[in-house]
Formats: sequence, structure tokens, C-alpha cells
Amino acid sequence: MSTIKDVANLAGVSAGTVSIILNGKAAERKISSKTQERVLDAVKELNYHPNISARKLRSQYVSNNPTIALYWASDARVNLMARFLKGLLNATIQLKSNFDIIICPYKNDFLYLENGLKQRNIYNAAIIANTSISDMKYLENTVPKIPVVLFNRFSDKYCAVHVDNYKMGVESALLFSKMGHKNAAIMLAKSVYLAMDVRNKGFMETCKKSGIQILPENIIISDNTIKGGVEAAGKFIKLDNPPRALFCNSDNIALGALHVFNKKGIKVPEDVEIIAVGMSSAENTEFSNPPLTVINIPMEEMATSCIKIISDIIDHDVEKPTSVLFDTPMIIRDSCGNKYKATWK
Amino acid sequence: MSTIKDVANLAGVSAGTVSIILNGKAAERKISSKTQERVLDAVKELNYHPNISARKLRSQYVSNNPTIALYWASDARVNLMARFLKGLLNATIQLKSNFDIIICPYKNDFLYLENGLKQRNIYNAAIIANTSISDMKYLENTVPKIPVVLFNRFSDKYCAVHVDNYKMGVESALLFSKMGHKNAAIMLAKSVYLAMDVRNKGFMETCKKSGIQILPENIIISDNTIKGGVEAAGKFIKLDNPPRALFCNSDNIALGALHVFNKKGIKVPEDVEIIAVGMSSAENTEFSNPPLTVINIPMEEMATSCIKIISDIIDHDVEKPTSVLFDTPMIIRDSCGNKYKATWK
DNA sequence: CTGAAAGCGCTTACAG
DNA sequence: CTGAAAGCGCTTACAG
Repeated sequence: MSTIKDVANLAGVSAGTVSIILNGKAAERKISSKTQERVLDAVKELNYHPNISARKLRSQYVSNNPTIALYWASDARVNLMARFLKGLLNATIQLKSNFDIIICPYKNDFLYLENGLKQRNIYNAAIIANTSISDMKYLENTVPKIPVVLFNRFSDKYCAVHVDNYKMGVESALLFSKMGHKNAAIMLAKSVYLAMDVRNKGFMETCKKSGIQILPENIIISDNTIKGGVEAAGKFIKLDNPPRALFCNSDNIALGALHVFNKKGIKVPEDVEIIAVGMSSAENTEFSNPPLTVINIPMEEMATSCIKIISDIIDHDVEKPTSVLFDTPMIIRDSCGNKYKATWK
Repeated sequence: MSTIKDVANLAGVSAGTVSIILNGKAAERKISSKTQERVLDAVKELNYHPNISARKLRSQYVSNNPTIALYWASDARVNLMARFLKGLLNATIQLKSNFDIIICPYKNDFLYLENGLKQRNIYNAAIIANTSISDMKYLENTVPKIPVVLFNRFSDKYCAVHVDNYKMGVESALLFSKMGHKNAAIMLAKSVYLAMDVRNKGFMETCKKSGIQILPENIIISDNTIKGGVEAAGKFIKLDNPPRALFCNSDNIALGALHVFNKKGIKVPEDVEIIAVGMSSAENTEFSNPPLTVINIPMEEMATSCIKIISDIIDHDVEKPTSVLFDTPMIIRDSCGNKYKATWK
């Protein structure tokens, strides 16, 4: 990286002159056009671009906002990011935008490569989202140089904003049980994320306890996309005895399944009842045909909470790791449990 | 804002000592625990947080990435942001992540309050998205201190990545005309954005030329949300003679309308044909019931293009404002024009 | 155990 | 018309 001095040397002028020209004050300071030309040529030749840190430091009238890194797995569902960012924007507006939020895409399982966590001179703090199992292992065994808040994950060691994934599975199984089901199917997003596995576990273990059978062939694995749901439903309808209860650990999958069911004349909830985990925008499941019963993960509120914790940390108001557990309310709609709507807690 | 010197003074030590303690090297340097305590107390009392710019400047082993501001209207559709960010992440990964992207939420009509454009010491360059009419006016009449790329807008004065909104409306009208329609309805997102108005104009003017009538009562205005579409459809079905051709200037609205039509037993495309402008994630319209015919705005590719232009600007490879116009292909699906699928360009 | 000083890359008031 | 120098807030090698 070349500096203003390099440019000055190449152009045969002083650094101050280069600065004046680059800041558009050449006319005002009556710099000769020849000098200007030489300087601009040198800038191009050296591919010089100014060091913003130095500029900021020097020109102090600029408010110096704390810089927050948002580590987001680049292959994670983008819809989630949208909901997250919505909450985050709300928070920054509420808190009068006192932070610079920098988006740091990372590859799952490779969080350990990120320098921002290892050095204290890049960001003031970090929010880490979508960690894989091995990313979490890395975090458990390292000491980041900056304060960290985990999004949608939990650890004793860190501040965390999370939900009870196991409970989501449990409640879905309980509702199916209440509806009298003895068999269930499950569509799973294949995933490097812990959270989804825990959901499945909660569902399956509670089914077992409640006398609901889940045959191995009724466990269908797919991508966490609408298309993935379409493919999963293709397998589902070919089953010999398709269960009349279906749990989807992501609403994308459920929307894809719904598409296929509608096309094939399979009626929801008459022929099959569906419960999904609400990860993407609430509107999508609220106005599907039929509207889907979902367990809603309040992404926006969780994001806001993240920012508030970060804000407290930066103000030195956090003594030790604190975590916030968000409730995940079951939103009963037409696809399952409508007759219990009034009584379901 | 307090500095390390303030902390040092209050604690009665030198700035160097404070730095050592704050960087976790107290043990290694055998700083007495009393001193450490005094310093940490002072940090808290002054609510000190380190100036990242100064840290970066001093510790040069940190790569000094150019900082790009992403100005995004905070009330704009979040789904759009998701698609945009997807393209942006792809680009940063492709280009080996040579940029720091800072999210700068702004309020529509108030872009002129943003300091980042007026000073050259905050960001190296900016992408501006979702400008309102008055924001555009501001941009036309000002000279930003940093390079700017407009997203989904056009101006002679700036680099821009955009689409032909008028043409979208024209092509929709032409397809309806080809299908033999003589009447059409239109559901419009009420909007501060220019782009949407231009679409409507293109549609309406071409309808007129093609002998398609749009009665005033067949122009329905709603929010650019699925719920908005639900409400608009509520009005639509109460019309005395609802047209059999419906243009929605956003796919959100179309999805909401579809929800209502399905519920009321109105068949698409038999009873009414729909064309929508595809702004949110492609999957949503691909797997609706029925799948929607859309004019797709390639948000992801446009975002990637933005980053590439920014990259060229920073490398001094852009002489004067360049703009990239993206094609918006009509994707024919079941909701309209299926019989022309093969022949439609 | 702690301090004084140099220097990161810039900008700007001042001098000539 | 242009240059030399100070200084923004930090960190670190060095001195004691």
C-alpha cells in the first residue's frame, strides 16, 4: 500500500501539496496545473488510496463511532439476514445510530481464520451469527481479543441472545399428540448448525414419549429452501403410508411442501397437518394457502437485543457474560391445531 | 470522548501503561494489581473506549481495507436488502473481500443529512440505494466528496446500476394485449420511489396504445407487502366488473392477492391473469400456487455489479460516470401467458 | 514495575 | 505557488 509520501516523492512535491490537491483545494490554494497533473499521475501509477484511519484520526470533527463487526456465514439463509438486519437497523435508529456496523461474511467451519476476533485494532466488538458446530468449538477454546455476542447460539463463556430450540420441537410434538396423531413425518434441513439438530431431537424424543411413531422412511432430509421443500414433498407423497402429521424444521421447507400438496390435491389440514419453525419473514407463512402454524423465532427482536448488549458492553456496563433467552410462541393457523387456537398457551 | 491520556491522568499513570493494561499485557509486563485497578476504574469512570482509527493506524500489520458505505433507506423492503446483500457477499468473496462494507441506514427524503457523503474522511466510497425523488434531487444538486454508485436509479452525473422500469410496464401491457385483454386492473405500491411510478406509467401508457382500458376504479393502491396485496385483493373482488388481467408492480402484492383469490375460489389464470414485478426472492413466486409470471429484477447481479464498479473506482480505473443497465427478463409461469412461453422473447 | 519518546498516515495553519 | 512542522490517539521498543 502506497502512502501520500510515496505519491509526493514520485511527483516531486511535498506530502502537504498532495493532500491539498486530493482534497479538491488546488484552485483555492492556487496550485499550478502542472503540479496537479504530476500528482494525479503519481496517484494513478501507485494506485494510491488514502488511509481512512489516518484521515479520521486527523480530522477529529468526525464522530468516532464504535465499530461493530457482524460475522455472518456467507452460505446462511439470506432471508434470515434480512430479518436480522431489520431488527438491527431499528436498534441503531433507536439508539441514534451510535455504531458503525460492518458486515463480515465468513465461511462456516472457518471462523477461526477471521482476524477481526484475534486483534483488538479492527473492531470494537463483534456479533457472531450462524456458527457451525466446529465454529462453536473454536470459540469455546479461544479468547477473542474483543467483546463478542452470540446470535442464536448459547455458551456460558459469551454473551448470547438465543431461543430454546429443544422446546420448539417438544411443543410441536405435544400439539400433534393433542390432535391425536400416532404417526408423524419430519422434514429436516440438512445443516451444519447446531440449532436445527436440537429442534429435531426435541421433536423426536417427545414424539417417542407421547406414543407418536416416526418411521425411518418418514424422516426426509432436504435443503433449507422452498425448492428443498418441493423435493422433500415429492418423496413424502410417494410414501406407502404417509403420516397425517408433518413437522418441518424450517418454514421454507414447509412452503415448498405446501406448493406440492396444493398441486396434487392433498388438503391441508384435512389430509396432513403441518407445523413449521418460523425463520423467514412472518408474512410468508401468514398468507400462504392455507396459512401455516409456526413456532416463531423473533429474529428482529433478537437482533435488537444483540445491539443493546453490545451497547452495554461498550459502555462498560456488563460485568460477566449475560444471555437473553427469547420466547418462541406457537402461532396457530389453519395448517394445524386450529380447534385449539383459543386454549393453546 | 475521552482519550487514553485522560484515563492516564485520572489514574495517575502514563498513557503507555494504560495501553499495556488495556491490551491484556499487564501480567507479562508485571504491572502491579493496584495500578491495574486504578486504570480500570478510570476507564469505567470516563466511559473510555479506544479510538479504532488510531489503533489501526498504529498497528499496521492490519490490512487497511477501503471502507464502502451502503446507504439503505431504513423503511425500504427488507426482502430487497436480502437479495442485494446476497449479491454483495458474493462479490466481496469473489474479489477476496477487499472491502469493509458499512451499513448506513438513512431516512428517505433525508439523505442530505448524511455526513458520510459530505466529508472525505469517513468512507472511501458509497453505494446509495432506494433514493426517493427528493433524495435524487439532492444528489443532482450536490457534489459528494466521495465516489458514489447509485443502485436501481439513474443519473447522468453518477455511476449507476439500474433497470429499465418503463420497459417493464410496457412488456406487461404487451403480453396482456397479446392475450386479448381489453380491460386491466393494476395494484400499485404507494411509494416514495421513482422506479415504481415509472413502471406504472409504462404499463398504463402502453395499455392505452394497445386498446386496453384501465378504469379509475381498477387502479388499486396498497402497501408494498403481502398484507397490502391481501387488502388490495379485498377491494378488487368487490369491483362490479373485475378485469381479467391484473398487473402488480411488486410481487409481494401479487402474493397477497393470490392468497385471497385462492381462498375465494377465484382461479388464476382462468378467472384472472396476473403479471408481477419480481422484487423479492425468486423462490417465493416460483413456488406459489399457481407460480407467478414475473418480470425479474436481477437484484443479486446488480449488487455484484455495484461492487465491481466501486472496486474500479477505487483503483482509479473509472474516468467518468459509467452506468450498467440490466435486462429484466419476463419469466412466464402459470399465472399468465403460459401458451406463449416458447415464443415470448 | 513504569515512563518518555517515536512514529503510523494524514491535514492544516503557518511561513516564505 | 509550495514546503516544513505539528499533532490527531494510539502502541511498542527502549531505558531506567
